[in-house]
Amino acid sequence: MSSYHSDLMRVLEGRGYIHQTTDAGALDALAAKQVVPGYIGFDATAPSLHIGSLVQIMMLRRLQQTGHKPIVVMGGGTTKIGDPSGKDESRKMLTAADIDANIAGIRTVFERLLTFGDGPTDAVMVNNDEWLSELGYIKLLRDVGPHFTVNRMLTFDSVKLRLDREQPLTFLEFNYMILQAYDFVELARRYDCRLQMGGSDQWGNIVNGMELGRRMESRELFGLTTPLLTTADGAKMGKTASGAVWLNEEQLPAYDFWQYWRNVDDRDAGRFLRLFTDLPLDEISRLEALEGSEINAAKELLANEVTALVRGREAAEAAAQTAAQTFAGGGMGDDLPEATVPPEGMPIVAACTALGFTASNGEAKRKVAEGAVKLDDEQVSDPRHQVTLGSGETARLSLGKKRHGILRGA
RNA sequence: GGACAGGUGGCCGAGUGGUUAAAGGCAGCAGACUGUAAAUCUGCCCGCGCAAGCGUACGCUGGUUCGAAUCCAGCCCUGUCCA
Repeated sequence: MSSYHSDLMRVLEGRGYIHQTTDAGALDALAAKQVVPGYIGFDATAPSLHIGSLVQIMMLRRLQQTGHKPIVVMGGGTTKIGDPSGKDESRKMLTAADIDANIAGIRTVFERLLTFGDGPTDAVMVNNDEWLSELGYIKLLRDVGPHFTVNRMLTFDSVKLRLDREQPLTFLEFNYMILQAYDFVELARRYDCRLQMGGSDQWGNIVNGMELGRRMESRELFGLTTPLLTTADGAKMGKTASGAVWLNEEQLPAYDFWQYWRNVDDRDAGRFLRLFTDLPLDEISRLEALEGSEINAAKELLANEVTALVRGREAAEAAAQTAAQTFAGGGMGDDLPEATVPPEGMPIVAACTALGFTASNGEAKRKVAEGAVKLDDEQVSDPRHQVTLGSGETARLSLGKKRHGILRGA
């Protein structure tokens, strides 16, 4: 297991990041003797990444922690064409301005987790639009085209899956792997980048990039993928009722972010601690060995540490404190969502909706009927109940056991 | 360009003139049990309304009909095969 010599490979292996590597031995040797620039590509379709990308981000962090150079590649070029992989909704085209704004939003997270600069192991962020939009079609065909056979392209899982299921696969999508492969070559030229990492679904693309690099540049490149992260009950990670678990504060308040980690399945605690926190491995082993309700201590630490990394220590502490007050004390923390009650009062159902607990008044009404709504810990049974608060007065509105918010009189 | 098969609620998938706001499953939410966990059982799951009810909804646009997701026409999109 620990046959690796480089810090990089030891850390990646020890913390559970490795699913497949192209030539682990050679990569290990390289990482032991020089700085290895490595990259991961990210989409620019939204103004924030969500925790589905967090493993990749953390992997770049590990790369830097072990003395190498992380390169964050934003898929501005590919996003420009519109990602066709979704069914129809994601087919909407983004304008260049949208994409730039998205990249700016996404960058804030990386700035927390990586150190950017001009030094040899400082992180850099590049946009593949820089080179992709310059490509001439004929030139690309001549330079890159001969190195791919359609026969082989058809054998890739991403393609095969679609064909087998008789689902559409556009020419555009079919070309994605070529553009992505080309990214790797371009990065090798520009930054002497030797390693591409990504989720296990990127394996085919990564291998393509490597091979293209060998053929066009005669360089040995490496690929490494992470396991597909699912929660213990098999679901893809990072989805909740209210949508994705976003990394940026604007998309998801720190309190909710913290809560996500606090509520992970017991069985996931150890794995997530290794992947998403900087805590030492022996401490993690101790934490994950906790049994029964004691494992909650591990999950609290997980929530604190991940929130601190992604949102800052202050935000993490505020969220933790709010949680402690709200759940243990029956009080209210500052970090809870808030809604304002006008002087004339407002119906309880509207208050639920205003706090974002329910999507509509009708849903709120049903929740009242189910006995799920509490005002200052008193169950509300009348859906027509009016909430009235004097100016500055507050009340605690709860839906179920987990969702709490503050109502404040105007 | 032609033939055939399709396009249904977040997803999958029934439904071929009224009893269909649309079976069933998944996902989700809530209640009970717990530890802010899992599993299990129960309820809910388009919007507005206290309610009767109203409004939207089955690719798009028209049409037939007292009445259409269901029939007709045109269009758009997808797949399979053919050219």
